[in-house]
Amino acid sequence: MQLNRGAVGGGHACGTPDATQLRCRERELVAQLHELLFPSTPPSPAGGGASWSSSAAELSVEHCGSPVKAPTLCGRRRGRGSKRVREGGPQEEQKQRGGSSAETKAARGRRKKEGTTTKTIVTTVPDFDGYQWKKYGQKQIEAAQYPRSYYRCTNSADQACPAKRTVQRNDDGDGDGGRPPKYTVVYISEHSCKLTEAAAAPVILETTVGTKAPAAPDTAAVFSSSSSAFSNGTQSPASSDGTWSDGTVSEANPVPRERGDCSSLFDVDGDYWEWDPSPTAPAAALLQDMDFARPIMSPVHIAATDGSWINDLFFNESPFVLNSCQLFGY
DNA sequence: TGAATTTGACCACC
DNA sequence: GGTGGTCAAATTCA
Repeated sequence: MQLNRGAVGGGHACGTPDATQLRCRERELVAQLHELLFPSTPPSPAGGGASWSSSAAELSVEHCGSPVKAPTLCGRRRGRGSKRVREGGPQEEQKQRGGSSAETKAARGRRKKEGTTTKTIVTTVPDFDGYQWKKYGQKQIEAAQYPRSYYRCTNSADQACPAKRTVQRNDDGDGDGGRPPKYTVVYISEHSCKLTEAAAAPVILETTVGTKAPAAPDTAAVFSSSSSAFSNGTQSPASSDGTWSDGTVSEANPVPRERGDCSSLFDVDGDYWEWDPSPTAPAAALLQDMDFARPIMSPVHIAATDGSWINDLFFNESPFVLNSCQLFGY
């Protein structure tokens, strides 16, 4: 899929009017809906968090084919980089890197995380969180089947944004057998950067929150939406393990359709947010505004963290086309 | 040619 | 000493 960021005032590039406008409107509404469902999504002091929803109207998505797919799917998978062979050996390498500097040494290695806030989520599409990230490392973690990828905010350099994240594929996410692989994403520190127009995050994108409803233990809800290339269409963090996280639901990757208990408490890093299945007034208005008679074109799905799909969402025609009313159990 | 990614080494913490 | 987080040169691609 190719995603074009619609310039503000430049109109959406969603295609032709009518159906296209509806589609754009739907994305907007989905973003607003997410805001309503996850009101406590912490906005950054500089307003970075607003990207979770407010920029939805600025979004412009061009389908790379029907249906909508995650941005990374359409981008060609890159295979950049390989370990260089240095003639001078490790010592020469360190010399060239300036590794002998005490200050430089102090800046390396494990850092204390005092005063930093962390949030942990589980998601099937770790790329879509509304921010742009630059990968700066990957590490094979002990006792983990898949390597962990390290990202920092792309504004870390020019705006000294402290936000970082690590993405690690869960061992239980097999990626086949009908279930997309899941990833544990740890967000470290809050964004202090101010998103530029060019870098403005489109819609949400992906948030997975576990539930602690006793009746449906170990479950998670996943809200995701197509958006611009947060990672500039770059490689999935899980690329090195030979997998591709896209949240795609297909015939080979079907979504079970049994109904589950969607009323639950959402858990983000131990903090549970209550989700009242009976919509609030704004939510009700939003729901009324949305045309749920038709499938929406944004990926919204609910999954269980134990690997099973517990929701009752229908991907009516194809991946990322679902009947959104089922999100609310109506 | 610049940007993004890879990847082994380095370093701090436990 | 083991492990995880970071650095930065090398590599690749648009």
